Amino acid sequence: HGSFANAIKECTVARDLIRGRRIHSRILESEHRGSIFLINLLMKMYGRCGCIGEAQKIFNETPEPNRYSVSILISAYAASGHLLEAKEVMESNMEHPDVVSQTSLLTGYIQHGKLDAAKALFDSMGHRNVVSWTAMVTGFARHGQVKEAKRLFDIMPERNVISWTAMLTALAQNGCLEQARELFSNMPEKNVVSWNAMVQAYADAGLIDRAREAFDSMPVQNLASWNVALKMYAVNGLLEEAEVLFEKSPEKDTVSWNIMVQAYLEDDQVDKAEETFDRIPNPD
RNA sequence: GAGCGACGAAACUUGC
Repeated sequence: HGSFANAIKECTVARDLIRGRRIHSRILESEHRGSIFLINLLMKMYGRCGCIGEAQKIFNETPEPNRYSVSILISAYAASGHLLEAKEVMESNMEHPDVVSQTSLLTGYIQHGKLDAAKALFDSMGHRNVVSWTAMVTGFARHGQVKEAKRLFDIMPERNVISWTAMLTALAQNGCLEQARELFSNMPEKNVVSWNAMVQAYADAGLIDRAREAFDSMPVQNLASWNVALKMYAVNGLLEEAEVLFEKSPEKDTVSWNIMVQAYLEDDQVDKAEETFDRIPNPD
């Protein structure tokens, strides 16, 4: 049972639909076929792989869905932009929607350009938590309303490192680099994502030296950190520096490879681009 | 009767 669960989770992360389906059939042949826990994981997996119809089908065929089942379905619809369906699932299955489901829908609205709907939902929510507040901060920022984002950030009852990083990005992406820098230095807690966001902010502003300085002083780096630096070098005419960084980077993902191939192409080095493309390892 | 309980929502990087 536990190994089925882990296997499905892996497929969800990797968006491996083929393997996911295989595991699904093996579950159906096993004694665990009725486990609502596994059913929920399968719904999540299908949703993440873009097969919302499958998720809905499993949901329909489940005799006793629980609150997670409903929530997962809402999330799948919302994340894929099926906002009416998400709302409909929520309204027809929940008398009093929980904060997680509402926040899924809220995020769906934001990611698909419906800021007004997001605001209305946020205002109507009986309970909000740090996640819903942070989602709304991001929502205003993505729609260019950085002042409103800041206003919300300042009045939210509780902030965590994700909220702080969201606000940092909100400022940076709306041309307030100095405020972003100040916020960064005042953050009570930073993680690798916060650092990446700060490096990215400098990179976007064309402040290569500042970005490099921040990059070099990061306590911990991850793949995204390296990719931010790669891209920065590539778009600022420093392809050689990108090359050096790329060759010495401990690991590479699809994003890293894409950045390099694209960088060569935009520099009219078609041969190098092809060569790099051919070096991309096959996924297992 | 109460509490807890694996599975659901928010922040950073390429392209779409």
